[in-house]
Amino acid sequence: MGLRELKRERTRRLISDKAFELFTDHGFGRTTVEQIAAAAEVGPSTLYRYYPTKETLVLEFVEDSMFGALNWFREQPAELDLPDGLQSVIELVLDQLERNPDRVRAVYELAGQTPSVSAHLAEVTWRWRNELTVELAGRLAGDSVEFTAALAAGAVMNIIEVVVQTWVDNPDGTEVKDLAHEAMGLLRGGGIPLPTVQP
Amino acid sequence: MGLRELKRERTRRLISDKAFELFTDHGFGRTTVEQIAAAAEVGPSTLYRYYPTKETLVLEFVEDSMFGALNWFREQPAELDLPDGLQSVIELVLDQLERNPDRVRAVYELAGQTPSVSAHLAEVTWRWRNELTVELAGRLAGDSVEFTAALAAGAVMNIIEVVVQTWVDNPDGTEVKDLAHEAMGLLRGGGIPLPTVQP
DNA sequence: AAGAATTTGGTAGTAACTACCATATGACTG
DNA sequence: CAGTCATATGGTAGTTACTACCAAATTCTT
Repeated sequence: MGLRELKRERTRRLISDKAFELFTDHGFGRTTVEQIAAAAEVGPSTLYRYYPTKETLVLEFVEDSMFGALNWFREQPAELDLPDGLQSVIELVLDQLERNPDRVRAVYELAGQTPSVSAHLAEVTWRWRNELTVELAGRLAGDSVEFTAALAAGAVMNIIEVVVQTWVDNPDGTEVKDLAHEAMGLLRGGGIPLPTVQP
Repeated sequence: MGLRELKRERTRRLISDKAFELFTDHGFGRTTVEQIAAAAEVGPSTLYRYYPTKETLVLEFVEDSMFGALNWFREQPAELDLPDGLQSVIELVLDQLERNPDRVRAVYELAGQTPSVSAHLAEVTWRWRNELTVELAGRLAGDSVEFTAALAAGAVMNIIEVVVQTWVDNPDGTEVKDLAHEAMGLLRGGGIPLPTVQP
């Protein structure tokens, strides 16, 4: 790897880290892009080359985790058993997110406080689900392939979101693995049941 | 109703209509707020009092449709059968959206072209699902109520999104009612099944 | 070491949005 | 009906995210 790529990765990381520092200290809205650039000792112009919007600064890690798993799925052979494959996708995303729990918590913290952040977070998951739908549809046969694929992709997305949300909301609660296992059991058992138990 | 409220509703509608006209004609990004204000013959300052962001101009109708159904659900008695209630919620949202098919199509058109619109659309559905989760959790008993409620709310949201998406994507395809019926059958039959049919 | 390719930082400009104030308009009271 | 109060409007000034563009600096190639 040349010096060029090395420096690129270094400044990219530097910008991202400084941004998170400022965001968590003073809030997303009260931090300007110029302040981030100054803290990372680069020009605002350079910052924008790495991160086209302020929100991408927050969401890079989550986006990478999710699309990394999606790309793995894309590379699997066509004969892959779909339930197995989708289960692996869920596990991959969660594993990836667990590599940096503080960052994930910080992202959800910021999303809870700032509408534009939660909007972009929602957009990332929305885009991810759409791309998973396309990939799934390509691996299916039969009638109304798009429809079925969209429902399944939505179910997968749903499980990931609920597990992450539960995990983030109570830090000392159940382990992610257990939550994922429970949700996955429901998924493989035929889907997500409607609740019938009422007080 | 006094003259004041009447005028308020009238200008609100005027602004919204002019905005949609400009958005569909020239695109979301190529329309400025000042142009919309000028077309509606109000000051930009007034426009911002009705619509805090440019995106709310696009999403008002969808948001109202969705949260209208949610509010109906909130007003139901505690003894309401949940599967029935959730099915009604889905039907209500779809009925409401079908009252203005052109607008719905336009919204999804704009969302497809403009990231910030799709982000805010995703945020609306995300917030809706969260609030449905809270309402559902309050009506459930047993263990891990939050978890179950979140999964169920996600499943409901998922069905709505897939039906609307399918409806928007192929204008001359199946009727919304039929799509909803099919999806609802899956939901009531135990959930959303993972696809197993492969080529 | 010279030249090519890429990265950087700065400048100028656009447009969304906020805070604030003076004016106008509909609503209520004697 | 006149006067007053509450609310809606429009304008001004300013902040900030983001874009387009160019000259200088840095890295890569030969």
